[in-house]
Amino acid sequence: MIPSQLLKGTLEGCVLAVIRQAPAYGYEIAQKLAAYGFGQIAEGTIYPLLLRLERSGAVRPELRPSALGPSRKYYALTEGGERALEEFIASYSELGRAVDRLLADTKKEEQP
Amino acid sequence: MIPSQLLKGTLEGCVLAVIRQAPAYGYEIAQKLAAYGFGQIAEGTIYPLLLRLERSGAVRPELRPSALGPSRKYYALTEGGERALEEFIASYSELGRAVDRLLADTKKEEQP
DNA sequence: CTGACTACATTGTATCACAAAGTAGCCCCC
DNA sequence: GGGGGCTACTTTGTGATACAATGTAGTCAG
Repeated sequence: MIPSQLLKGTLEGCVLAVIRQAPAYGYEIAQKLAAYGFGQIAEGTIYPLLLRLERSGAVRPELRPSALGPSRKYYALTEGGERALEEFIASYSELGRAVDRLLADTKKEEQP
Repeated sequence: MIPSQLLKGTLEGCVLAVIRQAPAYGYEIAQKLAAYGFGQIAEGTIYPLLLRLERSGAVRPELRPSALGPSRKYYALTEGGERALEEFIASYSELGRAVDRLLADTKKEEQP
């Protein structure tokens, strides 16, 4: 299990990445994230996040009726969303490199 | 610059890692993190974090006078802190693998 | 017509990074 | 000897965000 604090900030970029693969709706995004190994993301997390992305102009919603169940709200990435995704990837790898350097030094001290 | 939301949760584990290398005090930890590429961590971040770790039993404080400036509060890792660090490393790499899988799939769609 | 599954929305809560302000010791330099 | 600068810790308040809980509503199987 990944603690929720570690997901903070990461989740937003990952949702953008999923949407970039193909326009998707909330319920579907949560399932895809679970399949990628993020664990079961709560609905109370995914829908407010999508509304924030919509309000910030990173995604554009489009309602489509569903054959089974209620209508789905598909989200597509905008140009602003593309930029936000690129920035997320850059920040995340910068952080990853810093953590890797730190942990490499931390392990070395074990076996002198 | 790494956005502060991405640091959430990560910072706690990284502070444990720094302390594991050698007992350290707040001001020193912030400087080491900056050297590793985390950016300048605010004092309003580092000291409350250390107090939380102290209260949770992950670190043990020890006051030592300083030759230049006020006394320093050195923190050493406890057994509980070692376990917390191991759990952080496991969670962080689990998250990293999930993000890597997702981003790998996301890029592939670009060049069919 | 009851239950199960899909699908979206809203409200409230806990956690955490950070800014800001305060306190205090030591040093250098004019 | 007093002001400026650096070290060092503490406290208070704020904003962002993951999540639990709850509610609404559509479809379909039995």
